[in-house]
Amino acid sequence: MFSIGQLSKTTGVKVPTIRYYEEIGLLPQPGRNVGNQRRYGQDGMDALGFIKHARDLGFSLEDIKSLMGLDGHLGDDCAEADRIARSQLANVRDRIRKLEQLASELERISTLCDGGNGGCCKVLTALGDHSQCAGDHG
Amino acid sequence: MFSIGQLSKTTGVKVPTIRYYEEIGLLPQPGRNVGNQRRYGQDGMDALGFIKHARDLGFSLEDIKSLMGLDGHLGDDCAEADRIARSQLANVRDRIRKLEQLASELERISTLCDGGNGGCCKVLTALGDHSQCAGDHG
DNA sequence: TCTTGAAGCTCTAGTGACTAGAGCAGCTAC
DNA sequence: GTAGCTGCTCTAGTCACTAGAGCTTCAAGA
Repeated sequence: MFSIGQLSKTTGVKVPTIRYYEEIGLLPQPGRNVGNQRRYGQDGMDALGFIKHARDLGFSLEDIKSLMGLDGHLGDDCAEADRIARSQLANVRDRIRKLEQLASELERISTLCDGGNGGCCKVLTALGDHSQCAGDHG
Repeated sequence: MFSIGQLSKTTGVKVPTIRYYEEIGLLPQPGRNVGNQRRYGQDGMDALGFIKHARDLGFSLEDIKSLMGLDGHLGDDCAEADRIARSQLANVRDRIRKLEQLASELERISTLCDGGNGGCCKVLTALGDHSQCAGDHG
């Protein structure tokens, strides 16, 4: 049996966050001891580990809810889990593409100024004027 | 003189968002006509264009507030504007690096499943177990 | 047994950057 | 005049937490 603090330390998820996950129905309500403190078993630990890992991979809590719902009848809805994972991958790839455009734009803007104070400020001008941009960010 | 709707159409910023920017003091309060409707001049249009472009480039409203404050004494604080732009660039590069790790991890997970329903579901298993991961995402 | 301090509890409210909706008033074109 | 679009203010909701108040419980040491 683990306390919420032990769970937190082991998984790296903060205590208020664990309580929040419980509140929104993502984590099942654990049992309580006589003093009304939460006591978790290995299943609680595993569930939180799953959530943590999926969050680190960028899945939304909504996605994770679907994935965990599926977990009850594993293998059955493998197609659905796969679909969610693939859509998340597409999502990540899209974000990378957009961020790369941003980076090159910011790079261009940054090179306009040498950081001196000689009244150069093309940085601000460039920020104000999209028409100077090469790409189609945003 | 532009109405809020015209401003919105021209800049691509939604009407409630424009009002929100005004509320938090990012956009100066425009004049009103007799019917209490907002009326903007070219300066309002330019300011909103600046905000839109900077938002598209991923700057926070807090950053934009600093940049616009600087705009009053342009050239003077070029170093500060440059600093903010460069820090934003570093930020974006860092996000790209992290997302690339995520993508490769998701790719690995996705290949575990062919999308069939033959009880394979290694996708869910992989999501639950960080130790299977190659990289150090998150 | 008592005390101390860490850890736990519930509840409310705040974050950033909007978004949605209610219930009105004004504006424009026919 | 009237229809319907646009505008107004205000409140509340979104996501994924985070912070704080004010209390109780637990574990370890004296």
